[in-house]
Amino acid sequence: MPELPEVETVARLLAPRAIGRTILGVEVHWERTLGGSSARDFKRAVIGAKIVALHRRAKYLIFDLRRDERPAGHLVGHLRMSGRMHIERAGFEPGIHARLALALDDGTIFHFIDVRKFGRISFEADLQRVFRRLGDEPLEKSFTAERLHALLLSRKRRLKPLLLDQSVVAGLGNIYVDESLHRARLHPLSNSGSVDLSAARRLHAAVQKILRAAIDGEGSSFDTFYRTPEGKPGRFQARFRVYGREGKPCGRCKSPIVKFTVGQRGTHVCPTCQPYRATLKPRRRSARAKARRAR
DNA sequence: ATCCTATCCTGGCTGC
DNA sequence: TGCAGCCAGGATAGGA
Repeated sequence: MPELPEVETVARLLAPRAIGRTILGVEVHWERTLGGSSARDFKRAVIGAKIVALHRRAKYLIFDLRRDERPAGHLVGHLRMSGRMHIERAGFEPGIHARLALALDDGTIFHFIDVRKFGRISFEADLQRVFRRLGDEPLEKSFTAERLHALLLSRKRRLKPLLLDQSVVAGLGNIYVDESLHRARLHPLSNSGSVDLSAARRLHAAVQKILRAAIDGEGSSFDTFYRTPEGKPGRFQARFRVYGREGKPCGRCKSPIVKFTVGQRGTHVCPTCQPYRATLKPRRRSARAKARRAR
């Protein structure tokens, strides 16, 4: 599923074809793609606007628009489970899952294709409306191990649901959380409030290393959904150590990977490398326990 | 504050 | 071969 590395890949590969283009026409095949606005309003907002920048925030793609050299809002895209974006020459056949097409001024056409119809491309005059709920970007300089540690301590939640919460850390999804927790040797059910600084450092390093490697590999494609704007699968799935590897040997210790559900998400764990302890930080021994030990 | 469930969707898979 | 039923999954809303 598209997470930060996949969205980053789409942004990078789409940018050279999108930036500088003016939108000349719009075809809406599935109106709900527009996230609530009508096709009529959407067309009015974007036709004649020029795409001047394309960037990523969390799992969102943002196309900055200008009209008469003045800022004119943004197209905000989210691929959710199965969305794809392509910019192709006229004549390209986008298939039955095409949801939205934008005709560009160089004769190419931007296609949004989405089997499961959860993806969205909306027009937003103000980005704050969408972005105010988003937490830290995990690859930004300001996202340090100490910062992550503070975030973990500020909540009392299980590690995995916390890392999936976009208002805490923005951009991680099911795959990269499972891979990161495994690399950091942390159990997804561990209490976030009990993670000590050294564990937070391991997790921080794991998240950044895995995200960077996945961006290098142009994302992960383990099913038919995610493809780059060039139509190619990603390559990082070859380096999964736990995700989708139930019953197969752990990449580190060869124990069979176990799958179970956490917060309604399929969750993959090496029971040897990621032992479950409800509390990670050793509890201060009570005076009574100390006395017992001393005897 | 946190957790849990339902919702949105479809294609692919399982089992009969 | 066909068909019913279940499942995956990101984000969000609402209830416990």
